[in-house]
Amino acid sequence: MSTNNQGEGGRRGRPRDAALRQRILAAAAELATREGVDVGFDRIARAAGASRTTLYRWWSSPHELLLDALLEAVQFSHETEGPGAAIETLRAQVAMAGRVLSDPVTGGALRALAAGALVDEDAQRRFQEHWLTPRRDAARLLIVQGMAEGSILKRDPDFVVDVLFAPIYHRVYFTGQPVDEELFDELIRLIAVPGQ
Amino acid sequence: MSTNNQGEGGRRGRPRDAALRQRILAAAAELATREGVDVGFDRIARAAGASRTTLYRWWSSPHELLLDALLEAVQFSHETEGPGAAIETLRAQVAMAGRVLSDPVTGGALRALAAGALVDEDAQRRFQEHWLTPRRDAARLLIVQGMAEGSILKRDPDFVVDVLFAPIYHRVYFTGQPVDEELFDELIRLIAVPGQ
Amino acid sequence: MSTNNQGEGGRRGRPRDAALRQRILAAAAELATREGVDVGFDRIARAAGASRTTLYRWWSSPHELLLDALLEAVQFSHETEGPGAAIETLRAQVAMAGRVLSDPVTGGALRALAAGALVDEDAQRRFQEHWLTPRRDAARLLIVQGMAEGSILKRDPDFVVDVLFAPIYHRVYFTGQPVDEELFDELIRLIAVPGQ
Amino acid sequence: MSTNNQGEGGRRGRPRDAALRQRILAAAAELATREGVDVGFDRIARAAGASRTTLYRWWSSPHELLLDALLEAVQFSHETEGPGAAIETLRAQVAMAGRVLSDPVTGGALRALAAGALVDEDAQRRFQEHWLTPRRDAARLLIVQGMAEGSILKRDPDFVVDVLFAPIYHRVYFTGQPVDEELFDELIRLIAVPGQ
DNA sequence: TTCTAAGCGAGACGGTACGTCCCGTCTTGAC
DNA sequence: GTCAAGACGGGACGTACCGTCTCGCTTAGAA
Repeated sequence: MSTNNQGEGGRRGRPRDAALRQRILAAAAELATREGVDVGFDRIARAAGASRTTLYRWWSSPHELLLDALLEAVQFSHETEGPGAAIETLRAQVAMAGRVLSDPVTGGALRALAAGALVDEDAQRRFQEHWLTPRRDAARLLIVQGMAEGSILKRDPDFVVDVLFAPIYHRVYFTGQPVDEELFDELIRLIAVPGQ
Repeated sequence: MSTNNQGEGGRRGRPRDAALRQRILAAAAELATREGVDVGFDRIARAAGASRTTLYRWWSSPHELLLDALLEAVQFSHETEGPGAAIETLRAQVAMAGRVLSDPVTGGALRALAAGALVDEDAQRRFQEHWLTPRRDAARLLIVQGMAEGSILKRDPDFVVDVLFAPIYHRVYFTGQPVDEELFDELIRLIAVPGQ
Repeated sequence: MSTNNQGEGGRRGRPRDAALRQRILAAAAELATREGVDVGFDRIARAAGASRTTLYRWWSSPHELLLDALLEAVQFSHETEGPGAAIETLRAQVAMAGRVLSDPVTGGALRALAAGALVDEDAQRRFQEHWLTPRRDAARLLIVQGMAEGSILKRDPDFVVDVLFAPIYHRVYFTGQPVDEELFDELIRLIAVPGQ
Repeated sequence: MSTNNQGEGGRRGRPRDAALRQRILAAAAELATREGVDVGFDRIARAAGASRTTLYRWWSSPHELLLDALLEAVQFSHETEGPGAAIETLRAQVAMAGRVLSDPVTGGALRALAAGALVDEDAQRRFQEHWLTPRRDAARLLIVQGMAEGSILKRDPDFVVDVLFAPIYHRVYFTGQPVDEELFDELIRLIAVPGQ
């Protein structure tokens, strides 16, 4: 991960080129979407007009780079307090997941990240830590809240998270079935307490 | 896919070496599990004591080879008639999926196949056609039957298939959570008509 | 060194491309002369229209390659019997050394080989073994013979070899002074028994 | 070459760090001897505890730096007047050359300088101008003097210089033969008028 | 038997990407 | 003005696979 140690005060050497960093992240996401999932430093560097050496200086693998790119692109809001009831905010999260996975820009990067996670153990750990876990945690909070409110079936919260999100990943990554509002509705309906 | 054109009768030249084919399939599955997902013809050939040329003659990519290896390893039974009710047979199918995904031998190959599907479009098509679709079809049949019997909630059958199987793939491929009998029970319970 | 194991009988795989080998050797010598001493596999491969991989298959360093190229270019004759007296044949050898060192084709390769020998210990050993020693041995033979005949001063033969050849290398490699017939005459005159 | 523009008086900015310069020169010579001939600014800087920028400020190549280092290390005495006859002083010069070339400290640097001269034209010019020519001039003076005295054979003085020094370089750089008092004696004996 | 088609191993070849190392230039802050 | 720190582009390195190709040997049914 690109450790951004420019924090406090006057660093000594030549300062890092921020614009270049942006160009690299953008090029990586763009390539993952357009050219396909198998992105290497070589092509990213060429596309960004940067030197391969520079990429190696800041990231130890294309997977790390793509993760950075994705995280900056989505600007995940950790707010879990929606205006309405817990189950409504939860539906919004589910829908957001579907949209990010389907989006031409973020979707390509995410698919590459998932493929990397399947291939490499470190990549899987990174993918979990920086992408999956934060989102699962946010969802779990709402689920527990919904259970307390009586609007969500009382099950293992982690299991409920799986039921809500796994089908979305599955459709986008493997079956190619539609990911639309109807799906989100059905998912929520499945874990909601009936007759509410 | 290994076009097995030995069908009818006396072909002219030297007959294909069946034992060799088995060694290759076994080596491929074994490598995918032990060495990791990124298997190439080179290493498979070396591990099987075969020549790279021979692999290229019969398969056009490691993905195809692995698919062959997997399909022969699992011997999928297309029987949908179980001894009991539809929902019981369905649970057996869900459990079987979980076991195949977790099994050290078949699990490795499957993970490699999934990774390939994420990377390459052709691979995704193959993976669907030969692995996912047959299993989804079998499950859908039982689901429709269960709905008619009144034991399964009336929803879009394809949606129910996703709910039952996607969490399993998700746990094995991404989150690493346990895939056990309890999970299978919860999955079935979620789509079963309550108070049955 | 390119081990040419095509000797006896029917080898199994695809046979080595002899023409390609020649193109590579020629390109290497040509580059060493024209572009300068610092030749790498990269540029040789490009110049020869070959793949870098192929060069690595046959030689483990540009130094080895250049040595091969040189040895095939000069076709050193190990004959020490000249038509005339020993000292005459010796003079011919001295002159030949001067010509090979000054020649635009062989000279470039030799300069590169010498530079390599100065930098790397293995290269120095190779350079001695395949270039210097054979030529020194041939000269020493004549020198001993000349001493017996009474035409050459009685000194340590190795010392005489140095005196005859070192000035030539020195002029070509370091001082840039002329290497001509006059020099050869003076060298021979210096080690000849006077009044002969 | 390190342009030493500290000559007269009050320069404006921070004065050059003389101790640092010494550390750099020492580190360069030491590295050339210990690590091998292929020395770059990078390693020299690290070894001297200096910044690469500083090296680039004062020298335009490692070759120049090494030349500086060598010239300061040997403190060549341009005195040609020895206590005895010309030929004795000449022998002392020959012996000195042998010692400098064999010395672990100066020898490494010299070998690197020679290698550089073989590779690069500018380096060769520098090597001649600052190393070879001054020494050759001093020797030539003595040789001419010796010829007038009748103690040295009447030949082209430059040729005699070659005969005296080239074998030494040749042995150290290429053949690895011993460079000892016996060799010096033989060299002098060869160009001396016999029966003196 | 001989002929001929196919299977198979061995290995050459061009090509692409990899991760590393060093180079030379540059931009900054501190002294 | 000197120096250290460090970013950056660039080039070559040696390695690992990839996909294609040209061979020779083997196996078997067909002529």
